[in-house]
Amino acid sequence: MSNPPGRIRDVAKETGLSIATISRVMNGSKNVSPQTRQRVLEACERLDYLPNPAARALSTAKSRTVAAIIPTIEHSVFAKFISGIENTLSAQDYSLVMAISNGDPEEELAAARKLLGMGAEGFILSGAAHSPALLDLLERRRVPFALTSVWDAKSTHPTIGYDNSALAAEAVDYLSSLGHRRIVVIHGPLSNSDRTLARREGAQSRHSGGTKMTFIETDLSVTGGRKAISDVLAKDDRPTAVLCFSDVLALGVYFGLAEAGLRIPEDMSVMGFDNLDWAKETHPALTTINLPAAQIGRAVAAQFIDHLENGAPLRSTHLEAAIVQRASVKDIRGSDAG
Amino acid sequence: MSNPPGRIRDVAKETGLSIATISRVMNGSKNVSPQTRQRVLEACERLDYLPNPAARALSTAKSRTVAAIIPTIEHSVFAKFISGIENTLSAQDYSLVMAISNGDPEEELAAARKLLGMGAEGFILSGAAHSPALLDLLERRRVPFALTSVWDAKSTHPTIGYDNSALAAEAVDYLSSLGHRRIVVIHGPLSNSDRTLARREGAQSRHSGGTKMTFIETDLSVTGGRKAISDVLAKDDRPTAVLCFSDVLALGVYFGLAEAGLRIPEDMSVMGFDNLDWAKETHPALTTINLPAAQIGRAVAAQFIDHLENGAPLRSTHLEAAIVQRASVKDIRGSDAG
DNA sequence: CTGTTAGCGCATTCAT
DNA sequence: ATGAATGCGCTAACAG
Repeated sequence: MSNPPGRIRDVAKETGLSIATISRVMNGSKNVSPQTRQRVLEACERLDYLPNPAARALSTAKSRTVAAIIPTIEHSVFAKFISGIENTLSAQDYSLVMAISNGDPEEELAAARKLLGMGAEGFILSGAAHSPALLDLLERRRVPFALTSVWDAKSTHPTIGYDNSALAAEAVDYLSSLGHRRIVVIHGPLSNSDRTLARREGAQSRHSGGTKMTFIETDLSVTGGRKAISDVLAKDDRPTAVLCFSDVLALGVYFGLAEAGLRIPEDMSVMGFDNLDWAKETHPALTTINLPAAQIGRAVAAQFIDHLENGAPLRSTHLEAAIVQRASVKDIRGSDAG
Repeated sequence: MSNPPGRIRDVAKETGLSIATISRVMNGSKNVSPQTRQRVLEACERLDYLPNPAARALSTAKSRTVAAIIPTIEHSVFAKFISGIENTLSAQDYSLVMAISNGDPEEELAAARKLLGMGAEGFILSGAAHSPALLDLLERRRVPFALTSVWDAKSTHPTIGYDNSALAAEAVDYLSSLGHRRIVVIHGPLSNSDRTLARREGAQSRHSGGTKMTFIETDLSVTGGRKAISDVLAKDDRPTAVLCFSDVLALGVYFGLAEAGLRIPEDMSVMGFDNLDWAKETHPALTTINLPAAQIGRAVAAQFIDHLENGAPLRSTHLEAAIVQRASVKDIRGSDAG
C-alpha cells in the first residue's frame, strides 16, 4: 500500500554523490561545500526524501524521543503541562510519546514498558509515587527520568515542580490569617495521587487548637465539588471557608452554593488550587494558587534535551507557585463568624 | 551514560538457541515448541530484554506509530479526543505521537514533516482545512490520513466526526422553535478553524426574515465569552438568547451575566456547544450540544489499526451529536420578548 | 571536501 | 522445530 519512500542511495544516485555526503548534509555536517549541499538539498526536495528514522535510530542508538506518562490529559493542569513539553521538545526536533496511566502504578508500568519498547530515551513521570518495579526498570536500563509536578528536596530522584505540602499549608495559613477557624478542605481521590496526599498533609500540619478543619474526598470534577459542598451544607456547623485542592472542585462549589442561594464570599469563602485560565473570570473571581504547569513542562523538557545532547545532569528544580488573591475569600476578622 | 541494553543475541547465547528462535517467540510465531518458548521468555525476563524498536522498524518497515496533530490540547474536547486515541492505540500496542499546530496550517505542515520523519504510519488530522502541501506530501508518500471532528459526505478524504454546519443549524432551529427571534452567536476565531466557520455558516443558513441574528467573534476562552457578553449587554436591543459555539464561551457568558445581575434563563437564554463534563453542573444546567469527542478518537484509532493491520480502508464515518436540553434555555413563546 | 566500508539489532527467507 | 545467512537504511570511522 505504501509507496517505497526515497532512500539515501536514491539521492546519491540522483546527485552523483556518495551516500556519505548525503548523510552529511542531512545531518548538517560542516565538511560539505555549499554547492554540493545545495545540490543535495534540491535533490531531496525533488525526490521527496526524508531520512528513515528507524535506520537513523538504529545507527546512532538515539531516537530523539522522550516519553511522558501522566494520570490524565483531561485536566487542564496536565494538558498545559504536556503542551509545555511538546512545544519545547518539538522546537529541538525531539518528539513526545505520551501515555495515560489513570493514576494507576500498574498501568504506568505497562505504559513505560511500551514506551521503552518504542525507544524513548527519557521518561517524564508525574508525581512522586511509582511502582518500585518501574523505577527499577528505568534504573537497570539506565534510562534517565524525572518526577514532575512535585518538588522534594529529599528525593533521591530529580523532582521538578512545586512543594504541594507547603503550598497547602500556605493556603490554610492564609485563610487563618483572615480569621477563618472552621475550614472544609475538598480534594480528589487520595488513592494513587501522592500530590493530593501531600497537600492534605500540608494542610493538616496547620491544624491548630482553635481551628476546626474537615476533609472531604470526592471525585476530581465539577460534579465532585458540587456534591461535596452540598454535603457540607446539609450539616449544622457550616464552615466559613472551603479550600479546594483544584479549581475544578471550586467551580463545583460555586455552582452548589449558587443553587443553595449562598453568596461568595459573604456567606462562604472559597479558595481553589491551580489557577486555571478561567479562574480570574468567575463571579466572584476565584482566589487560588497559581501552579506553573506549562512552565514545569518546558523546564523538564529543556533539561532532558540538555541531558541527552550534552550530558548535563537532571537537576531537581523548585518552581514558584503562589497564592493569587482575588475576590472569593473574605476577611472575617472581628466579625461574628470568627 | 546509557547501559547497553540486552540484545537478541544475548538471549540467544543465554538459552543456547539461535537468534531466529528468539525472534520467533518475541513475535508470537507458531513454530516454536512450548518448552523452548518458555525457556526464551524466562531468559528475556532475566536479561531484561526488550526488542530494539528501531531495528524492528527497520527490518519490518513498520513503526506501529500513528500521529495526531491537533490545534490545541488545552481544550477539553481535544483532550478527550486525544485520550480516546491513546487508549485505543495503546491497547493494540501502537503508540501515539502528537503534535500541536495552534491551528496554523504552516505549523501543521512542519509538524507533519517531523512526525513523518519519526516514522508515523498514519495521520490523524483535525478539521477539514489543511495546507495543500500537507495533503500533497501525505499522498505522495502514500501515508494514510483522516480528517476528524468533521464529517463531510462530499469530502474526497475520509472524514470522521459530526456535521458542524448541521448541528449549528439545529441549535438555531431549536432556539427559534422556543420563540427566540433575537439571537447572538458567540464563537471563537474564524481564522484557522474551519469547524467554527462551518458552524457559523450552518447558523446563518437559518437566518430567516423575522429573526435577528448577530455574530460575535472572540477568543475561545472563558474570558472571551465574558467579554463578548458584556459587549452585548452594552447595546440597546438585547437578544433573548445567546448561542455559544463552545461551552467554554458559555461559561464566560454565565459569569458575565451573573456580574450584570441578569438571570439565566429568565433574563436571557444561553446555549453551549461541546457538552463538557461540567455542563450539567452549572447553575442553571447548561443546554448544549453533545459532541462525541472521545468516541471520535476511539473510532479513528480503531480504523487506523484495522487499516494498518488488515488493509481495511479508512471510511468516512458520521457520529451522532445531539442537543442536550437542560435548564439554560427558556421557552418564550407567547411572552413579550418574542 | 568526498568516497568506501563496516556495522547498528532485528525479521526473514531458505535450509535442515 | 530450529539455525544460518541476508539485508533493512543509515551513520561514523577511516581513507584519500
